[in-house]
Amino acid sequence: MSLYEKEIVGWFKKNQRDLPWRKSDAWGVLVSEIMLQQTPVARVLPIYIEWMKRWPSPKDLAAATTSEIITAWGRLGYPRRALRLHQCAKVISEQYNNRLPETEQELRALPGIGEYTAAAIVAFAFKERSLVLDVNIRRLFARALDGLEVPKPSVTKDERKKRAELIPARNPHLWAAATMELGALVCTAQNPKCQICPIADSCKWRSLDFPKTEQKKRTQAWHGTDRQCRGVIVQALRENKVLSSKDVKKLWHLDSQVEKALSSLTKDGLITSPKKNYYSLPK
DNA sequence: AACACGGGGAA
DNA sequence: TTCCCAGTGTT
Repeated sequence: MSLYEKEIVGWFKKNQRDLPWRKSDAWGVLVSEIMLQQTPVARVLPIYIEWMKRWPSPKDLAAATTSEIITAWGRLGYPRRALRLHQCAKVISEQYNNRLPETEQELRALPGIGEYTAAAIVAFAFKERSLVLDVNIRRLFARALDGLEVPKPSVTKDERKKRAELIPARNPHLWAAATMELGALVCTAQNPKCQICPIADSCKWRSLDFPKTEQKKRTQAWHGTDRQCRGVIVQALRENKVLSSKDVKKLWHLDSQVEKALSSLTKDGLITSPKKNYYSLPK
């Protein structure tokens, strides 16, 4: 019996959220994972529902235009993820007969699928053993096992080894889902709910009286950033089929930053210039 | 290892 | 205002 398995999986079976991607097919799991990269569940939910209704399989999404996809993505943020999901759909429909590959190695080779997402798909879509380490799981074990408020900035070799040892032989996918859910709902970044935590009694961080970790983070500013500028332009193009260079510059106070954003958005494939000094979402 | 990449809601 | 969020790809 894996350490904590009974407590955490037991807790999960009683307290898990009813989320649509938990009863979808493998493609639905992949779509949800891409959307959930850096975007909270509450904001993904409505977009995900509509997305899967409109494009139920990789083949369906592959047939959509880039413009349709960026528009449907709405304000989930990081719209390059939408492009990668589109590319993913094309590869899966053309090279994998519209079915997801089932190995981490093949999944990792798909656009937008990194270490975390490949492991998550193996666990959640195929119910196989994999090492799922997202921010919630990493925080949960940093606290419970290491007595640290927050995990290291990036995953270490030692962390992979130690966390892999915890995965139970039986129902490893439940372990992944349960630890993630516990981290997301109970062992939260701020104000963890230790009163209802199934492993509070053995939590090292709690036994040490919650020592703070020195965080030398410098919050990335948002107002006035290149990202905000890009976001304003893409949103305007969702609402207007075409914009002139002059129109785009009305959206932002600094022309030089608009130039830079138009250049980077074009390079990313998020926008295109159908003719000189005009911009639109790509076909 | 560091950086770029969106956006909204909660504290 | 500050912090957070089911990370990935590039340099």
